[in-house]
Amino acid sequence: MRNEEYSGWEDVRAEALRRIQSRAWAPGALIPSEEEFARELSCARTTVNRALRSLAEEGLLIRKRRAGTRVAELPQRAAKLNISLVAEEIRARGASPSHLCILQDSRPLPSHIAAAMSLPVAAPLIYVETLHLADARPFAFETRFINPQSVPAAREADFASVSANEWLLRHAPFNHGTLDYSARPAEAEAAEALGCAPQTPTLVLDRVTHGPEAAITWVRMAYAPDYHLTMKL
Amino acid sequence: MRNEEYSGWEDVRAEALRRIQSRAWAPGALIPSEEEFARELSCARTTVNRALRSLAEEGLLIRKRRAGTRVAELPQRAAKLNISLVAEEIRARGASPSHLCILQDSRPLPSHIAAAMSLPVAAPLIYVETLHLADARPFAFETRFINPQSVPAAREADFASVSANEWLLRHAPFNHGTLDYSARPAEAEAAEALGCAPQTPTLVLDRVTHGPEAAITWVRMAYAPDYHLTMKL
DNA sequence: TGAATTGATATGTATGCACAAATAAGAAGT
DNA sequence: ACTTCTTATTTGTGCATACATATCAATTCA
Repeated sequence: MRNEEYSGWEDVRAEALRRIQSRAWAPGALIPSEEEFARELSCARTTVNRALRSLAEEGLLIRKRRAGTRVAELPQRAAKLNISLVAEEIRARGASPSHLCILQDSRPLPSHIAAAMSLPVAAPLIYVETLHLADARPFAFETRFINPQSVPAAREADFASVSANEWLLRHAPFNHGTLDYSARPAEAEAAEALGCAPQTPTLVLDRVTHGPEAAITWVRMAYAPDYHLTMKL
Repeated sequence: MRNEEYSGWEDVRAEALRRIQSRAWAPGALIPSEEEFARELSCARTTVNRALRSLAEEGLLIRKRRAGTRVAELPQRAAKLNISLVAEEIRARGASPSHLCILQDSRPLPSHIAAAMSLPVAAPLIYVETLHLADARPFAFETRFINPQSVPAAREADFASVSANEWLLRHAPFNHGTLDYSARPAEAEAAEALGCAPQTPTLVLDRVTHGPEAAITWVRMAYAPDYHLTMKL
């Protein structure tokens, strides 16, 4: 360990970050090559590589073979959104989660949802309505279609004890999916469940998740009017 | 290269992912140690480490020293949200971005915003109202406070040509910040700018960004009623 | 019995080396 | 001028090795 200060890749990363934020390395400018920087900090090139790769993954650096590494002109940092489980989200807010399975049956798919799921309208899907509560206060009203072709076991599932949300994550983890947030006036059913006036603006999340072959589920979460979706940047 | 199939860490990663998704490695179960797995695939432990680390970063694996690596019980994948620049967002939707700087002055900070920015109410901040357009149609109405303490150059800036959004990203990149989405009835001014009826539900984003010392800016974006925030999962 | 120590084990990381891959820039040929 | 080929440079990755670090588990000691 020749240099006490830059022994690990996280130290190298921190030093590079310092130079970026202090503008010692200007936006758009070429920074020293891995080899040079390694020599300067008396560490191995591998270590520098690890550090710079980490910064590149966060969008602060742009790296190209032969062309070198540049500081991103418009450092855009991505916010991470992790809301796969409503119950977790409620717990994270310091409240105690619970849910009521209001209704569970089987019905044909409305055409606009069929399109979102890339499924034919023909076969009926499992339909579930759930009210999520935080400390016994309405938190979100969930309407969901489940494709039994993708998850046969869902026919026999009982979503009163375990929410459909969690049940599906455990039994049919998805490969990919899409999220869609919008602001919409509360529909009659949702308004009643959430205890607010109809037409009250609510934040609505539509989520479709897909398994290896076909869509697993479509879900719409209508959040209570005071809901805020917050993220760190 | 003894084994054609598992030469690189991405191949190792793919194989591990296959075993997770096929449930050959059950949720919650311990998977082989790096050494074992490396032996099985005839590659170096470093390579396996790289692959498994990548899966762990995505939340599919839980790794602990001495305790080994387990498949996450509830594989939760995070959606990435990248909306630092309105203009980019509009372009990504296939439209042509433009903006109108409606008003630019200096005024005292409302107390609830002061709280969000962790600033005293006393000193007046720069205030800017902007309408963002996509193909000449209203896209979002922006109200913004800028802290001249953090960005002195903002006093002389002209936000008619370059939007405050982009100007700030170029001149005062932030260290961290918070995002807050909610659904709110359109306020009179926003409704007029967006060309919709007052009280129409709109998706509203409140964003605070901080520099190394103090807050840089607070901005509220009220999106047009047909706006959808979409992400991949 | 219970707390502290010790050892074993899996992951985390640093290093030197080699080679692969991408590509910018220059050289050569038309 | 224009295309094609070559070369050099930079990042990307693999491997063997060594040691660091966290932590589970057994053992020792009070």
